[in-house]
Amino acid sequence: MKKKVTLKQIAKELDVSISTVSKALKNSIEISEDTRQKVQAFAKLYNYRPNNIALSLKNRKTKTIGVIIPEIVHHFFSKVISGIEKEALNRGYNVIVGLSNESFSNEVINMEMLANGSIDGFILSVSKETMLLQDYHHLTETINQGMPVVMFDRVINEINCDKVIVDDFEGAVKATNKLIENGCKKIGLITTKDYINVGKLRTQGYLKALEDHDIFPEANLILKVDDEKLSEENLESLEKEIESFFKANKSLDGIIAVNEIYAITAMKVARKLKIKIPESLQVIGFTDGVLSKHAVPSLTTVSQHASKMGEKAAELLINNLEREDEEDIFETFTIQTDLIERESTK
Amino acid sequence: MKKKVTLKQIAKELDVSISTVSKALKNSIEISEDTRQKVQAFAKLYNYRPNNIALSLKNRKTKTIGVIIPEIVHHFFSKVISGIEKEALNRGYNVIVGLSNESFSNEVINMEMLANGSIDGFILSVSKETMLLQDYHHLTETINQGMPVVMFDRVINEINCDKVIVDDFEGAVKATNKLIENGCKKIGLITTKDYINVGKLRTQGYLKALEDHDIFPEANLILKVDDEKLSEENLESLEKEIESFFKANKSLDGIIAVNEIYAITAMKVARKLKIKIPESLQVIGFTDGVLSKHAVPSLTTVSQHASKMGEKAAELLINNLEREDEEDIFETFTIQTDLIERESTK
DNA sequence: ACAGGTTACTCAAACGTTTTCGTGTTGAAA
DNA sequence: TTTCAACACGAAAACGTTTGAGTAACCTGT
Repeated sequence: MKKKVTLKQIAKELDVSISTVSKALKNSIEISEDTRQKVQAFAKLYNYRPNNIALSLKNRKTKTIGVIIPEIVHHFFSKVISGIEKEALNRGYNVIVGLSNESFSNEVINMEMLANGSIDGFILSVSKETMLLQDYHHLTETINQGMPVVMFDRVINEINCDKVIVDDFEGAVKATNKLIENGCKKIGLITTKDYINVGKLRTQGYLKALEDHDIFPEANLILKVDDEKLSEENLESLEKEIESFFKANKSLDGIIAVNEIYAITAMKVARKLKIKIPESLQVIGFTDGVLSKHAVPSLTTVSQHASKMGEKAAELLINNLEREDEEDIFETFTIQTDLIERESTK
Repeated sequence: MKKKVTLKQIAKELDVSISTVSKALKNSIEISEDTRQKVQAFAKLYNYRPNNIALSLKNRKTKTIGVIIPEIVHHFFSKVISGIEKEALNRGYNVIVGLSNESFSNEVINMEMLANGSIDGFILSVSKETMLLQDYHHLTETINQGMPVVMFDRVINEINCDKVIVDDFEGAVKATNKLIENGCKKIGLITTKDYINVGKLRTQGYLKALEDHDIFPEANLILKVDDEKLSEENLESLEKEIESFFKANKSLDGIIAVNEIYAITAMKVARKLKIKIPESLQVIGFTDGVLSKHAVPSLTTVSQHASKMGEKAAELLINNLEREDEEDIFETFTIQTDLIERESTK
């Protein structure tokens, strides 16, 4: 077992100073051809690699970015991470991941663990609990300490930083328009409670599209599901809720669901109630994940280009980190959505 | 914007030495009550936190573990990561993630980026390309340098390190037994090409179960699909392949599929061919992901407890890191599978 | 009054780098 | 022979922390 070799060891071995070794390895002209070759040969032989930690300490930068997300077992977030990773790798950065599990305190702990030198900047999407509590001290403090932060998807307007968001509003407009064009008269919306702003935006988009087509929105066509129903355990109660929603609104001929699970579940309930998709009910979901692709019928969905979001977020962060001038001009980048048409619409 | 404060700054401000500040903060008895309070108050006021990088350099440990996986947009792997994260957080470690995207060179690059001091140890699942090339120099070198490595799922027997594997063989046996018990006479297997050892093991388990029940295995009941067919683009050709497989074997009444996608696709094809599930065809998949849960009918599946795998891998690694004696006694931990029965079997 | 013991500090080294500044040795020009 | 640049290298500081060793100042007992 040969341990990592350091400059000091090389220096000792070759009977020169540490500085000479360092310079020789960097091909400095200060060092004679002879010595340079000797050092480089030795370094190669012993597979010398500079110690990242020492470099980080010296340069006061770690070339590492911290990513805090609510959950990783989730198509959208894992896709975002893969986008971040891609851009990071390209630009020589590492990615360190923290999971909040939708918990405020976990988010704070994770940020504190990383904020003390381990990383150069954050990319994050806040937890639901944070949005509920509206306690953003960990964010403002981090930013105040001069650490760049990029928020994505679940962003907080009051916080002054770069942001990457999905055009949820426009996505919902597109989806709703599509259903209207396809002849739907009674379009239902299955959404979450209002405190999640993506849900809110999608609801607004839905309403806007209806309005544009002079369709009067009906409150009972909007089903607001507690988003705990997203979890696996509550699948049945979600089904029940959607089932009674369908039964209460027999004339429904279109459904916009703000996420994949709601959409898939709606289709499942429809099948149970012998409602034909897309003939008598057309369904559009959000988040183009595996479920949408493999469902039967496959689900028409609003794609959020999660990977691109990640790339963009990383790009913004790294640009910020490598910018010479310290001007803080924050940018909010909006990722456009695409409607991916599949079998659940005509 | 108040920058991070250091010991040096506190020392200067309070006109004491750096060591005094350091000791005062650690409640050393060497420091008088007075000074201690003064320092602690000041530190609290300025929200002093020791710099992790400096600590890492000093202690020669980073309290960070590196995880290299082939892909993150994948239920199994993201679940493993969440398990790793959980255990890591518990024990005060951070997790840094590298993606190989199934590419050998990416795997090597990622490992080299991290192996130079950034992390204390690796948890990894090798890429398909690495398995094909059988080039493990990056692994042996890392291990030889004294960096602990834990492999999971896609492990390499020749490499001497801790391992966490799924009992794929037994899982396949269980699944096949289940189908046999349920009355299936002609059980087909949809698997990958042999070089992926998990696929191989599952195939062996399938064969073993048949043998145990004196059922003669038929080569034409085993469909070996190129695993490129797993990707989204090749979904159609996967469907075609399975369709002709079904047509060629009309008497099939049970299917074991080595992953979710194959299983779901098989069900889709069956539906198309008007084969009733589970009445005339029973299907069991592997990997208990979202698709299995939300499919219609929902899929009976062999759960691999990915999260537990991650936890165990992290546990092994951290135990190894924190072990005093340097004895290398490597352990291979096998995670038992569970058959989760849903609607696709009787 | 003084050795010996506390007490409350400070110093300095160490972790592994990079980089600025200094310096001794050449060789050549004056 | 003196002077001075060019060359090749070394010393030291710095990044932020911890910690063992060193040291003043004071106190206590005889």
